[in-house]
Amino acid sequence: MIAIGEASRQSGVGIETIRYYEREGIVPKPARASNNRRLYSDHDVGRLRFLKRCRELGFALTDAKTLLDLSEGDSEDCQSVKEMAELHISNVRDKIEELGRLEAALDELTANCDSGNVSCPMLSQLRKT
Amino acid sequence: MIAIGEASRQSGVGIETIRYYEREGIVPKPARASNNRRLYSDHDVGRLRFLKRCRELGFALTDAKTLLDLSEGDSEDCQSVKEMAELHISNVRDKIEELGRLEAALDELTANCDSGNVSCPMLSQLRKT
DNA sequence: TCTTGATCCTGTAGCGGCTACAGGAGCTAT
DNA sequence: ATAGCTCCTGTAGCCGCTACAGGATCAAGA
Repeated sequence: MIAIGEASRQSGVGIETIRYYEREGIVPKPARASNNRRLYSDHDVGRLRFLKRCRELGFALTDAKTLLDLSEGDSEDCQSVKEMAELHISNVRDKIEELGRLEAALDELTANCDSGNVSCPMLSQLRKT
Repeated sequence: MIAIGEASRQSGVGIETIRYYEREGIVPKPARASNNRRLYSDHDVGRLRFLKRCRELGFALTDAKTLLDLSEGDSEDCQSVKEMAELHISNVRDKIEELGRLEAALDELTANCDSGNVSCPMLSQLRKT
């Protein structure tokens, strides 16, 4: 059993974030030493690492929690996991498209920025009625 | 001079958001009618529309405010505008790349989800030490 | 004139997911 | 004993809104 700082180091999840996850009920309350300090097992650290990976994959914290619960349940509901993942993938794709459009719009807006115009072409575009 | 609801309709910026912009000093305080209701001019509406476009282009609100100030100043500092825009574009590109990597990772994780495995391959990947 | 319903006002709280304190207690090494 | 590290709780801030509550005022119809 290790202290929170070591759990943070081993999992890559920040100390404050670990406590936040506990407050929010994302992870169960850990054991406590006689001096009231939190004690984490390898299993606890595994949970934190799992959450970290989910977050890095862009899952919302609640979804990460759901995945964690699925992972710890007796029957791994692979169908549910797949559905969540695919919904998420499609959200990611949407975001990519959206950003692509945004990039194109910005490129167009700044395209004439060098041409020595007196008034800024981007600003005048943005002002257009 | 029009009321806030009409200004919202004409600019596409929500009523609560307009008041929020005012509180935050993004737009100047509008005139008031004798009954204390806000009154907006065409110029005010133009400002709101300008901000809306900046936001749609993904600029942070503070940057949108800076662009608005540049747009209203005597000398349009096209160089500053260009720098802000290009920094923003590069941030957008970074985000696109990041999301692309994320999409690939998710695709890989879910690739084996159909193969009739007993335990979910995605979950076991996420659990890996 | 009365009533209804739309619009407006101020002020406050909530969202997500942390992050950063303040102010204190306890542990470890010198 | 002292210094410096880690830990504790509790609270507030970040961004950009959004959604109330609880009230005032207005315009239009019966």
